[in-house]
Amino acid sequence: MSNQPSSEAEPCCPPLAREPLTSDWATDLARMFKALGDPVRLRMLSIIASHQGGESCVCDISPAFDLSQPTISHHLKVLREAGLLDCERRGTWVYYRVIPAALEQLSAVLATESGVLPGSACTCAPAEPFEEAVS
Amino acid sequence: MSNQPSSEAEPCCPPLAREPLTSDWATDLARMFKALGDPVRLRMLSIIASHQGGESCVCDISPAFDLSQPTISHHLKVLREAGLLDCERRGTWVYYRVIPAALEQLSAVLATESGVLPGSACTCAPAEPFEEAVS
DNA sequence: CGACTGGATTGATAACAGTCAATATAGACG
DNA sequence: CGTCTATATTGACTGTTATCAATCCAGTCG
Repeated sequence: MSNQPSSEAEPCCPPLAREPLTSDWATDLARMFKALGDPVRLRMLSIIASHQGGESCVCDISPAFDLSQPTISHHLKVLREAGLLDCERRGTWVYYRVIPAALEQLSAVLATESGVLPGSACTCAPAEPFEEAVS
Repeated sequence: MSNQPSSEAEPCCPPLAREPLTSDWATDLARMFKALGDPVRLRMLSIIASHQGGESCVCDISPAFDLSQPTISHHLKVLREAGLLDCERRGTWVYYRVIPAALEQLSAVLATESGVLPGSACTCAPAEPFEEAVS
């Protein structure tokens, strides 16, 4: 189930505008963008990302939404399966945090030539392998 | 119908991770991300963006997909209504081109602190009104 | 152990999105 | 004007998604 996008297959993240995306690459990216294509999930991601420590417990997220607990859980799962979030259980609580490399990848793909520093070939960092340190 | 996102309402594009998105802002962004959440549309965008002159005729796009003509048209419409594409009729043909400011906006929103140049407050350019100068 | 709390999973339902065939529209051209 | 080409729109169908109530699972704490 956990479809960690094997982003390592790609040499780097070519901006969308450099050359037509391959079908596979587009599918991979679309999965992530689709996860972002919901106001609730975008806000969740933002809440988590902006929370101090870069992570937050579900109980910190839920109150921001007028949705049932299963629905909250569902959206978090979608973000997780898209490879945008990571979670870790700590006692009774589950903490979520964003995967910076994923956001950075998407950001880089959307960067237009004009927005990129002139001359720079690619803005995506060398994908520092954020440690899998899950308990 | 053309829901040009009144991006001018926002002072700038705060990265997702700076502070929780407002509900309105999230709705606006989600509409754009949702449009990107389909492999076909992502490829279309890429084809158009990477085409010389930054624009391309529908007849240049269609052959890349094994889809019916109405479906192609539908996807282009979705991208257009999301504010990502612009189109112009020239004779018998319709030319599409990306709206760089829109992509740039999304890119900036996703930029993580770590990816942003340290100290820089915001990566989104002051939305320079890219000139309509189509050759 | 047994109750309690935080969170995930399941199952059902209603809304939505992707696709196509058929049809319509807009401009070019004879 | 009539026809042809390129694209858009409509309508129908199907698969997917968002949501909730009910239930389950994992830790915690008496």
